Amino acid sequence: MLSESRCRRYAESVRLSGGVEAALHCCVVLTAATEPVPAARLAELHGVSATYLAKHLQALSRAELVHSVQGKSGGYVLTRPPEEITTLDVVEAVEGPAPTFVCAEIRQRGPMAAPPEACTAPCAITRAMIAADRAWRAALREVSIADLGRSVAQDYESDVLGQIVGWLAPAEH
Amino acid sequence: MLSESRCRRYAESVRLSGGVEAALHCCVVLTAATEPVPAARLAELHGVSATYLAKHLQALSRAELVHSVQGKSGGYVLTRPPEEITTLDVVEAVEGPAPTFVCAEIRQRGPMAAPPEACTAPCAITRAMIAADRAWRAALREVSIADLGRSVAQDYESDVLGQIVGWLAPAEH
DNA sequence: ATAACTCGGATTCATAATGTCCGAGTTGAA
DNA sequence: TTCAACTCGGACATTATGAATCCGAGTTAT
Repeated sequence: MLSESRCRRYAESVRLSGGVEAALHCCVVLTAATEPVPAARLAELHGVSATYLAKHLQALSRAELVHSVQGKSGGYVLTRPPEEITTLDVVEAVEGPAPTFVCAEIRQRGPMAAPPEACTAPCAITRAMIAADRAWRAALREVSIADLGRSVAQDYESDVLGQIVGWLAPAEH
Repeated sequence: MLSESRCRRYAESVRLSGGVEAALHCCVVLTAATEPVPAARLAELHGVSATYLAKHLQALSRAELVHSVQGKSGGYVLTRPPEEITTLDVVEAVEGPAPTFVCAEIRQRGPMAAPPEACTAPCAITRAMIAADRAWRAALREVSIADLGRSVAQDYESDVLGQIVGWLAPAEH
C-alpha cells in the first residue's frame, strides 16, 4: 500500500503478470517449509489477495510443481527438490507456455502476399523474435528455486527463511 | 482474413503487441524504398488497418528511427542506414522501454516485511528476471534491419523487395 | 493562392489480467 | 462412526490495458 506509487510503474505491453512474482516468492518460501502451507497463510505473509494468490497456486499445482494436500492441516508442498525446479518452470506455469511473439503472417496478406507454399518456415522477423525468446527462456532456466533461496539468504545475512517458517506454523496448531 | 485462425493463437500474457511485427515489416520495406512512403500505402501493402499502423509509425518517428516527410508526396523514410537500426530499437520504440518484469516489492509487505533500508538493491527474484530481460534484449540487438532484409531476400530467392518497391510507387505519381 | 495530401495527437471499443465468490472434497477429531 | 472444520478447485464480476478509430494541424506541389 505504502510503496505502491514507487513500484507499480505502468509498463506498456511486454510486462510479465504480477502473479509470477508472487508465485516465485511462494516457491522460495516452500523451499524452507517442512509442512504443507495453506494458500491463505502464504497470502497473508506476502500481503497479497488470498483468493488471487490461490488462483496462481492452482496453476502451479496443475503444472505439477507443487502438490496440494487437502483436509484440515493441508496446504501446498513442493513436488520436487528445489534444485530441480527452474524459474522458467514457474513462469511458464503461471503465464502459460505461449511464446512472447506470435507471428500474424503479415507476409501472406495484402496485394503482394506470398503464396502459402512459400511460407512453410517462419519468416525472418519471426526467426529473430524466436531466437530472443529462446535466450530469455534459457536465462530463466539457469536459475533454480534453490538458487533463489540461497541468494535471499545471502542478501540479508540472517536466517530470514527460518523466521518465516517459524511464523508460518504458529502456536495455533 | 483467411489465415486468421491459423495465426492468431491466443497467448496468455507475455505476448508482444502485434504492432511490433507490423512496424518491423515496414522498416524492412523502407530499407529498399528510395522515396518517402506514406503510412496508408504501407498499411495497404501489409493488409492491416491504416490508422492503427499510423499510430505505430508515429512511435518510430518519436524514437527517431524514421523521419516523417509532410506534404503532398510525403511519407516515412529511415533516418539511419539499416545496418545501424537494430530489431531492439524497433521493439523498444513500439512497446516502450519498460522492462518485462516490474518488481512489486513483495518483500516489503506483510507481517515479515523487510525494512526499506535493507531493500536498496533489487531482490534475488528481480535480479533473475532482469538477467533474462537483458538476454532477450541482447539477442534482439544482434539483429539489424539490414540483416532482416537480407534474410527475406534469401528466403524467397527472388527480388521481392524490388517488386514491393515497384508496387509502392505506381504510375499515379 | 489554393487545394490536396501528409502526419500528429486525442478518443472510443474490445480484450485480458486482476480480484472475488461459492461449491466439492478431504482430513482430523469427537 | 459421525461430524464438523478446513482445504483446494473452478466459475464469476470488475478494472486496467492494448487495439482500433477519428478528426484536426501542418506542409507541399500545383
